[in-house]
Amino acid sequence: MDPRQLAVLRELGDRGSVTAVAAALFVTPSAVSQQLAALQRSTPVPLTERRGRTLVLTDAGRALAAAAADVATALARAERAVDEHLTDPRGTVRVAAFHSAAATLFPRLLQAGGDAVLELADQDVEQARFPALTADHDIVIAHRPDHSPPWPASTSVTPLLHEPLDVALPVGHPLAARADLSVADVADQPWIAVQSGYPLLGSLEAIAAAAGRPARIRHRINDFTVAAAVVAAGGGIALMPRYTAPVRPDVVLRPLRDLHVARRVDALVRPERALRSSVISTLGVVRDIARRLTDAADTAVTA
Amino acid sequence: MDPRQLAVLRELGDRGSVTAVAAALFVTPSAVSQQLAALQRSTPVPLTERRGRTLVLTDAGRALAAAAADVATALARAERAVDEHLTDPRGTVRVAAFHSAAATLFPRLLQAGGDAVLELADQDVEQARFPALTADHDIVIAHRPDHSPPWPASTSVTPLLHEPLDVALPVGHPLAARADLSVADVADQPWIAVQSGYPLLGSLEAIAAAAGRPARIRHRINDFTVAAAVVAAGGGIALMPRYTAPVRPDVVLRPLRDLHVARRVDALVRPERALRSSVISTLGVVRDIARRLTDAADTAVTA
DNA sequence: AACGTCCTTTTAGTATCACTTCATGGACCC
DNA sequence: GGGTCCATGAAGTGATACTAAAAGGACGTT
Repeated sequence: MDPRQLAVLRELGDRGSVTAVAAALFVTPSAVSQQLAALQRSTPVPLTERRGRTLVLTDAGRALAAAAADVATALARAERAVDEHLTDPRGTVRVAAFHSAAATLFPRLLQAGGDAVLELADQDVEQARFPALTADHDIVIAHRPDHSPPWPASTSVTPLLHEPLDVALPVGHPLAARADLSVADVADQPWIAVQSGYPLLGSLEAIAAAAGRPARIRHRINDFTVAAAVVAAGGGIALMPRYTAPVRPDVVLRPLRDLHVARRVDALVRPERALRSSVISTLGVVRDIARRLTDAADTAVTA
Repeated sequence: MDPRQLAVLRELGDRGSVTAVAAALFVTPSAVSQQLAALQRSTPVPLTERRGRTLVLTDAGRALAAAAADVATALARAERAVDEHLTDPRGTVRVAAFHSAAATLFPRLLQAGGDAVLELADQDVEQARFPALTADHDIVIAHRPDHSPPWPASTSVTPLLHEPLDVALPVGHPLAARADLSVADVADQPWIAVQSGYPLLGSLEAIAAAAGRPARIRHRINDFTVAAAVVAAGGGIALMPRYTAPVRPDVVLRPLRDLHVARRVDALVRPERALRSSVISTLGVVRDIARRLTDAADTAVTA
């Protein structure tokens, strides 16, 4: 069953003559006649009959023409299917974020609502593997240290946070009494670092480089909540992001005075996914949440 | 939007690789790849993406594939549309009959029921125009005198009645006292005939030919009910069909002894219409009604 | 690290098919 | 009985979907 032949048949039902159909479809009457003949070849009963000098549909022809209308509408819907997928504000948006960002952003994202249906996932992976996550998630919230190689050009990047990394100390620690710290202060401290390949490691290496000697890495803990607990227990000091670190009464953050260490938190989206309006709006919500997060923290510091 | 391309896309969603799709559709992977490329050309967003060494659908591709399923079902329905039209027992059947047959058959046909939806119409036309009525009616109940040219071969003919034509006389008429009549008895009577071209005229001409002299035609009345009333009023005698003539207490029918005049009542159906099961079953009902009509009349005569 | 396998894509060539043009055959109207 | 309109057939042309063959990547193995 060829949709074009069906369309010709339907048109014949509406217009009542081969010539009129030909005019409507911008072809010659001969073409229409041949299409009808081809359609007839695949049908055991006559679909058309001559009425005077014009050609009209038989009952069977009308039955088939009615089915042809359904075919045409289904095709039209297919034509629009991609566009509707792009513009549907209630579409499903899959968001992935590394642990600490997930802990901070996901609750606020769910509260902010929006029309999109959200599928959230936490994904803590090595820095190089963040872009690959965009295969399975519409929005990937990733992080990397300042001065590390930028995300590949194949992904669309939306900056969310530019977050200083402070030194986390237990409240009783001698350095905790100071307002800020220098590289020399922390260079020889026992450190709690992250697993090899994970983003914050680069920042710690920058500190070691500035100090001129390797850092004394005691533990390797990726999860900030766990790391903070180990800091509180006196297991060492650690780098922690200023805005998204877990808040504990027995751990304080102190900025580094003489070395700029910070990380960037970005939303990675494949360019084609960024065409979906539900993705765009969700991305906007995430960006707003991040902005408020920065503002609130800066206000608190200033106050 | 080409349904074949859509089918390939859908198949890719189900099977997950170009090679599998090619195997399912009995073509080479190259053909599949080219069809997908062609479909992609008409779409602004990627429909497929490489996952490892196979090709999978993107979200947009899945959206389009879902629409493609609807297209496929619509096409399948179109494929079956004609067949369903043929086999639907509840289809509409349009029946036309000349006046006297309509008066006799239509009430019985409606009572007999059947699943078909009936559209009844009375059509009294000249003999030659009965076949043309099959253009507008599925079943045309027509009549013609014996020995008249048969119906054209393009129509399928179902004999319903072979009905003798008797002479209708008013009860007080001298000839009404006899059990049967001869041509000589009636040749010189004043006749009530039908309009020129209508079937029963041929039978009256046969009587005139047998008598060797033209009939004395006083009136020309097509409707038997009207003709019977005129006979009763003494306006003349008339030929009337034995089974379907209107019954009046003041009119009697007497057979002709020495000349066989009769008419055939047939159901005319176009061969392609005779494929519809609703038409077939209705035709069967009509034939049964006609058979019972003949049996009942013959029994009454014998008794 | 190199190789082989599997999958996809590209290129070139071929066959099919829908179209146009031109010509023919009915049907209707004066 | 021409003249007109309509539908259809034959021949030729262009687009296109296919196959075959080769090339390019990704993965697993040795």
